Amino acid sequence: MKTRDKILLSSLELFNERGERNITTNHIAGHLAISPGNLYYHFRNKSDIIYEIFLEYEKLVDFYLDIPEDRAITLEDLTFYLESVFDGLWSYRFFHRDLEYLLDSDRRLRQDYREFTNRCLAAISRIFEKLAEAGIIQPQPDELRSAMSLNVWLVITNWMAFLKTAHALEESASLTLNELKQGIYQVLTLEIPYLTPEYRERVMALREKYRPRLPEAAEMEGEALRKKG
Amino acid sequence: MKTRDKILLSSLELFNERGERNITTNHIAGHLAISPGNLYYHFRNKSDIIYEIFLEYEKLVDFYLDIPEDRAITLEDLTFYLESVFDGLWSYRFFHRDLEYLLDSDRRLRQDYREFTNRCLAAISRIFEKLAEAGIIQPQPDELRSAMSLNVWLVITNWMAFLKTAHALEESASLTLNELKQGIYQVLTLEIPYLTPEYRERVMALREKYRPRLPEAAEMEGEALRKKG
DNA sequence: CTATTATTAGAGTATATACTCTAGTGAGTC
DNA sequence: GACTCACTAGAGTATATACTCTAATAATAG
Repeated sequence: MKTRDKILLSSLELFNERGERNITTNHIAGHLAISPGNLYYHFRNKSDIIYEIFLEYEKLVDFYLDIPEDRAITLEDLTFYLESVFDGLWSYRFFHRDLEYLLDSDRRLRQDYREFTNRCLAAISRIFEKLAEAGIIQPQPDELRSAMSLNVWLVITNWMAFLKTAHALEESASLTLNELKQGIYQVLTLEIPYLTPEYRERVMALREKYRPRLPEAAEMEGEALRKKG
Repeated sequence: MKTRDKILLSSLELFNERGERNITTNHIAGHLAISPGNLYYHFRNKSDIIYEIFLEYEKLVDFYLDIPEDRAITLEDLTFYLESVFDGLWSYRFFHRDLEYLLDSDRRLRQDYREFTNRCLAAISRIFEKLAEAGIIQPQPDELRSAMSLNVWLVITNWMAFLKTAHALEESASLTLNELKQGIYQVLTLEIPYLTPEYRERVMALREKYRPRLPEAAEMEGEALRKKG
């Protein structure tokens, strides 16, 4: 693998683990056992590394949020969108943590991120529209649909911060992808009142799959597993 | 005013304006025209300053989110809660910006913040309960009420970040309290499907008051004002 | 007035951070 | 074998940052 790509990969990994603020260019170089000079041969500065990582993130999400125009949407599609978005959020989880600072330090990033958000909001809104067309949710007036899409976005982008700051995460226990995906439960909560009777059961069952387990329950389950094994 | 209090006040002001990450203890001392030594006489370190500011924030929100047990809740109460929460968010707006880093750097703060969040969630849930008792919204099963309260919290705490990162804020234009309070529109959006017919109109009217204005519209209004003046 | 305590100034320090500069190396080309 | 050129090492630098230390001054108590 090329040094340039290794830098991007290591940076992402370190940023995700310890936060962009806590990782310096020297850390990255050290982690790869290359010299700072080498790193700066490939990237003008730290911002450039972050910007390229963002471009990957953007590409990923844009790819997954490509809503088909030619066919109706299914519940499986919805699951796929939700899973994909949270997967993306997970893979680039450092990004939202220091978002404001990052955007303040890089104008390109600010501009691109703004457009990215708008595309995401449009995609969410489009999904709502198609869910209504498919008879999964009731149709909504434009204004309500926009506001709801925005709420979905707010819940999605803030769910991880909530887990990391407010949840019963003890010192050692770090966040897992599974916990993150409990955000899907929260998102589906938003849609409950709009579900059509025909689909209500099925969506509620889907939601149930992402219900957060109480830490004690999870522990007991682990206990049971250990006893079994 | 005591030097100690001046330090807290200036820190809050500078943090809010430029972000905690961008403000050093030397900046704070410089801004007050006191020496770093003086600042460190009053506070052991930067974390301590932040912690004390958090305690103020906590006290403020706890005070406003004290839900009366002895009487029914009104729509005016709801408005008051929402306004107060966003006022608090505004006054201590630096806090949520760098939340994760701050909690990582200070165990006390992490612990206290966790409890704080839980109190807030409980208060929101309690408000929903009393809104149902008052016949403003339909009663909900416990599980749904919890999930909805959490969504309200996620929307509230992430609204500012959304405005700062994704909204059409141009370079110079900085966030205003009024824009922030458009978050109330988003929160009330969550409640729409649960409103009782008796209160529906009134809540929708309340919500309308916080509807975001398009930048052009706001500008035109400003234009009109300038022409008048 | 004296002794003590609270407060302050200001120079100073250890470390970190982002980044630069110079001197290469090694693989391929003519 | 000379040359190019992408790539790399590693020492070095300017600045920032959080924080310390000493000495001095104001405030207060006995």
